[in-house]
Amino acid sequence: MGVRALQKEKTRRALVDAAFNQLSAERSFSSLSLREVAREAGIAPTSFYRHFKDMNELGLTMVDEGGLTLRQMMRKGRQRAEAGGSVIRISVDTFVEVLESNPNVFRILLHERSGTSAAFRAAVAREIEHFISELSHYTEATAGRTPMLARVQAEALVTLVFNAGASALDMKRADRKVLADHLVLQLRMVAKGAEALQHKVETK
Amino acid sequence: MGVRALQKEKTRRALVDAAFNQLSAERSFSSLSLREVAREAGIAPTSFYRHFKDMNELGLTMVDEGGLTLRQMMRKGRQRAEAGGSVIRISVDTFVEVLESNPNVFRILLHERSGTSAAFRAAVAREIEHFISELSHYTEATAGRTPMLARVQAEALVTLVFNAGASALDMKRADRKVLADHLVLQLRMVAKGAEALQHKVETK
DNA sequence: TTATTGGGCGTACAGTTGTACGCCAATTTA
DNA sequence: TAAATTGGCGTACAACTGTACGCCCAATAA
Repeated sequence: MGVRALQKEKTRRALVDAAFNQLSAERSFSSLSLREVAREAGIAPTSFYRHFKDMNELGLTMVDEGGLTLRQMMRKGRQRAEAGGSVIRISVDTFVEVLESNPNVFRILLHERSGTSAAFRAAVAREIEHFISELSHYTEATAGRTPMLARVQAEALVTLVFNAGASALDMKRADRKVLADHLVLQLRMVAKGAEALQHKVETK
Repeated sequence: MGVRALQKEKTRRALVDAAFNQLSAERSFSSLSLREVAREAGIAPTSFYRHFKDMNELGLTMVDEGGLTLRQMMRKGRQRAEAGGSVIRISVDTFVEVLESNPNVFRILLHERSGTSAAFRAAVAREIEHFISELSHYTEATAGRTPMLARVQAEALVTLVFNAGASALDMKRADRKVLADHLVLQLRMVAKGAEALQHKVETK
């Protein structure tokens, strides 16, 4: 890759990173202005256009990138689980770790999931769909669940996890522990309940 | 009440209604400007201050009002359930009805729950807490659940319902039916699972 | 070597925002 | 009746926004 393309990539990264860094509990992506991001990245406002058509395009890039990051980390966690131990417990712990090390990645997904741009909502939905689908297959395979029940169960699990993540963002470490315990209980409820419903169908 | 106070109340309502009416899938409260709301309400921008300190105060009013509306409607639904039939099914149906007749009330709660203002998040959390608490007591009383388990269970139920509501906002009627069915299944899973967990504790 | 490309910049402009200030007129109070 | 209160308005201003346009110059292509 030429010197030129390399420098371009570097600036592009600076923009993405600048945007991520400006996110916080008090600052959502949609509240960032093009000029702010450019300023933080150390380039002129008009230079922004050399990399993205508009802020929307930047945001979608961030969602995709964030979703990928999240999935990679969760996959690593699942590998850890295969070494033995409760899948649920280990997955929750992994999730909490991810949350703590990448709060802003999680923020943009969380916020734009119910945001005002249809494109954003669709992008986040796609990322979440990845999670549901992976989990659904996993449950089908290991618990012998009906495809339909597996799907509904996976949706419930992912919903509960994401939602807990949202609450966790505002908390301190101690409260997060309690939350994690509650979450584990809730996930177990769903798992047990799904099992019960399955038996009911089978014996009918 | 004097003529004066009456007129004031009327304008105040006009402001709140104007704000609610401007909400949509593409427009969140935080994206509304004071001037827009004033324009829609038919008053001068500066007159806004005769009624609210700033947009934040308007928003909090809307959250409180919206939460109240929601709770009242759900309570009516629960009364309907007492006449017989599945509590879960009837509650879900009620919820869907509420959603369809007051989408914007639901929107502001949903969006500001993960919004950028701590005050808003707290206000929404308070409203949701009402739901959880009511439901938790209900489950304790009718299913004889442990307070702690009842609480965790209620949290899960409310989370699932709210989340389904969020997805439903974007859908057409037919898809909403499917969603409602899934939701009912998920709620049953949690109920069954909670029961199972309770027995486990009791027989130990 | 010369010509082309393209990332970055500065200037410029029109639009929108929140809000300070002062006035008016009608209701309310004294 | 006279005085005080108050909801509503218009004007004004500084801050900020997105983005069109044209220039520069270093990397690349011919």
